[in-house]
Amino acid sequence: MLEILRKDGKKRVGKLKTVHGTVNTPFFLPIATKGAVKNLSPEELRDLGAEIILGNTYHLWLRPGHKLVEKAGGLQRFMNWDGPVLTDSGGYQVFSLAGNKINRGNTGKIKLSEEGVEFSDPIDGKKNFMTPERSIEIQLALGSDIIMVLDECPPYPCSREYAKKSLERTTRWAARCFGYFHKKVAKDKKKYKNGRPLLFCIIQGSVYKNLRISSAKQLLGIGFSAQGGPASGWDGYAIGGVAVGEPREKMREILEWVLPMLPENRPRYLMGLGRPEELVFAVNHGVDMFDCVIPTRNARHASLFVWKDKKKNIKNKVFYKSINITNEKFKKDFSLIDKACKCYTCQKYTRAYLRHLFSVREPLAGRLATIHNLKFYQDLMKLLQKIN
RNA sequence: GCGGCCAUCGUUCAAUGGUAGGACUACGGGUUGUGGUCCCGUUAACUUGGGUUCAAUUCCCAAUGGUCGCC
Repeated sequence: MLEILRKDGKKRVGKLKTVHGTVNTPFFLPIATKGAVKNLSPEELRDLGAEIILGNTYHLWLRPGHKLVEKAGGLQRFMNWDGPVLTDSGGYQVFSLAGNKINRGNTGKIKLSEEGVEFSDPIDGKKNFMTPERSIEIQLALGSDIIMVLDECPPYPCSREYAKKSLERTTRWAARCFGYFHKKVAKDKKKYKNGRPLLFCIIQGSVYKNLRISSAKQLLGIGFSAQGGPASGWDGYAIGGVAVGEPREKMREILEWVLPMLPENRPRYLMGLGRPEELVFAVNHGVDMFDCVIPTRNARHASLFVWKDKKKNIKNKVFYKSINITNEKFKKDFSLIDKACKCYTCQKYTRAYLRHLFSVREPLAGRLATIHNLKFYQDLMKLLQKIN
């Protein structure tokens, strides 16, 4: 349940309660695929203002294994993160390991069937079979606070026929996840006596209006028709299958089609997004949660977000720019990265020094850049949590 | 001193009697539910002087520089 504190048009500001703590919405999840945000310690993440992070079911299942993480006391204790964790179901890997253009050069093979999906481990080539039930089982073992259903994220472009077939299977998988999740949670009353994890479904349907609407309708039907248990619908609704290469205008349309259909008091999660201006747009249309590799990956590749002015006025059409710190023009630039930023990097290090670190490939480069970019995103979310 | 081998982007290594290619560097761009320090693009070279040939970076001679061996 999302506690909505204030509203401004479609925009909502509130709090989301999870087993490992309450999170202010709207929020951004830094990505810790394999149990670590690349380059950062959990303490540093906390200092940047992060309240919740994302881990990945598929990766943690393969290494070190969900049983081991469970034995360690859950992912939070294993990695020394004392806040909530959302786990992605492994559904995205159906897409990202299939050799599409977003993930170039990947030679991984997958086999999709009604039962589930077969992946080959990109490291040792071993075959692994993921099903909706297994995904839930793994996420429960990991100690996840927010569990995602296994879905298929179809590529773009995608025919209407395939998108329909795919979304319908995603719906059937969601129903299986729902049933299995509530059965397991009901069974282990002791473990969940202080609250259970949240379970989110994922709306698909590619760029087709009637398919998106039908996906949402089908999923809205599942929660309430399930038998027994404490079920009362989904704990949250995710919009998946966006930012996979479709025209930018489409993402906006999809939000406009789907968001009005969703219950007010449940969080909405736009998966995999996005650029700063996309987050602003989506929050203003009623989205509460985001995750994206952009701030962390771009940081490792020397691309930094810089506020346009000290006031950080996100109402401005262009409120930031992104700079490539390896550009020659920064060679003798002894100014700080971003005067408007209060992060550790921006307090202490010059552009010229950071450029140097990147050009000689010192690991500190990626660290300092990651600290800054994540701080930029967290500051952006803080601004979005304000209502004037 | 004598003999052999070599000389090509900034570096390193190819190929070729007719438009000289890669890797690294440099420069610029990209990255949207993360395997990856990743991906894409641009700039950039035939040591010099003769000779053979329609045409030489390529074949021949010499110079210069380098390298290996011998004295």
